[in-house]
Amino acid sequence: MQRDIPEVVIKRLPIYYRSLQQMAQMGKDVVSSQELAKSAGVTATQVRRDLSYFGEFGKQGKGYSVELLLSELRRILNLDRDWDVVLVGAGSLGRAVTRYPRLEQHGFHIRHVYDHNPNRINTRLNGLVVEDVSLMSEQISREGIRIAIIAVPPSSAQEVADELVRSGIKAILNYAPATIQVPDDVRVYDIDPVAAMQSLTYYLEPYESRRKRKLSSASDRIDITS
Amino acid sequence: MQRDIPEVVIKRLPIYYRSLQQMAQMGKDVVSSQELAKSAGVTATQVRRDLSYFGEFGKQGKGYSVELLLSELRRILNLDRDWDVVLVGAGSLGRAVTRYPRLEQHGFHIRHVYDHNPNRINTRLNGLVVEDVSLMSEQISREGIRIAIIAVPPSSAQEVADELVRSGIKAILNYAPATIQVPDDVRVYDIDPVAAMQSLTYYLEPYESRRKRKLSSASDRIDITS
DNA sequence: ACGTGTGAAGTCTTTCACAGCG
DNA sequence: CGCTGTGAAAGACTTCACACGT
Repeated sequence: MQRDIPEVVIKRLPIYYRSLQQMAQMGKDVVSSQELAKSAGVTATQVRRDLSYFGEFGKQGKGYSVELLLSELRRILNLDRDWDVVLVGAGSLGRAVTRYPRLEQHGFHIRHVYDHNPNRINTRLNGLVVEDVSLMSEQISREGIRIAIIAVPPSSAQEVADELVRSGIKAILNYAPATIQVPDDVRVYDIDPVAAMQSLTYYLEPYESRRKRKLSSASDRIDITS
Repeated sequence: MQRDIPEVVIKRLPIYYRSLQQMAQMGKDVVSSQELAKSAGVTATQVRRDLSYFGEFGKQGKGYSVELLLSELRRILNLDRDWDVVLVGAGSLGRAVTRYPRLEQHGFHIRHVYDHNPNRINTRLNGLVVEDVSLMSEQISREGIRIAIIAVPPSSAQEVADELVRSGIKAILNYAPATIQVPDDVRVYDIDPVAAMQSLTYYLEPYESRRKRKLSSASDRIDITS
């Protein structure tokens, strides 16, 4: 199995997978790179190039079999199996994660929820019991869990990450608004809604003129004062 | 003001901003590109290059003033002002968004929450009343709101996006696990935790040998059965 | 004809390496 | 001296354009 596929490609594959699942559900058998591209918001060449890193899955003049491509993407992304996950942090963010059903639906099973706060420990949470974070390391090692979700305040994110890494975690979904440092063999995916918003506002004009949406020359003579 | 700064640079600026805020809170006055890079998880050259798109903010031999850089980033990212936001979808995801205090703390005010489901309309939600989505378009236009958060099922994401765009929305934070098509002058930032997880599993070995973490020669003779 | 797979070209982004300033 | 800002080089990624198979 080849290494050194661009990371940006790996991030697009789940998007293709998502589009294909939707197509399969609508009964579509075959899809062209053009159609898949439109559905995934990229170019057709990009779809073909991305897939070509892994093999030749299409039929010339025809397109790609939706079922075949789904199965290849499952294999490439290691989605043929389910995955155990631990969640660190049972605050409002962590609780929201336990209530997000799509993770379970896609084979990501939250096996433990840890917190540090005695008021939260032993409370029930969507079928799970919040456990003391002091149990975390031993349980992760024993159960061979390799994926963690961090949902703690930024001030404790690094120490949590350190302990996760020591316990054998190799992939982290980080909701803490902080950059965490990990060894090269551990992957981190950061999700920070505030940072996302702040990159969006860059593209907005700073001052809006309220109640005055487009000042086209046609409306020059119209007074639009509220 | 210049256009055509790489998008990847724009996505890093909020991360620098976040690091700098933390430094300011710890009383740090001056920071080198090296230190900021470490804190943000990038290289020092990258920090300097990114900032150089916007001006010369550093002092040679010294570094960057934390306060100055924060203020420049606020200006660049249009964070000098607060922003009004609408949230579409009052399901569990939408409710989690209203309970996430960091948006408000960073000046993003959710002014309306819309839903389509009569059972949710008029319920209270963290100080907001869920409104009928049929009111959405008129309110967004009237109030000149330009940022929306989509938290609806994927099947309705596109039609919601279309209506948001017609109403004047220019930036969308999309939590729906679906790609939405918008005109060029509208920005979309997608957040899909399942897609994030699926890109992480690519890097994990597909089969784990439970209860046997590293088979180093040193521990060959030790029985590690629980 | 149609649509894939891919060399080659083009563009974008990162990194090197160092001049220059405080 | 230390650290910024930046040309130039390198590297990564995307797009063009078309040969080829069906």
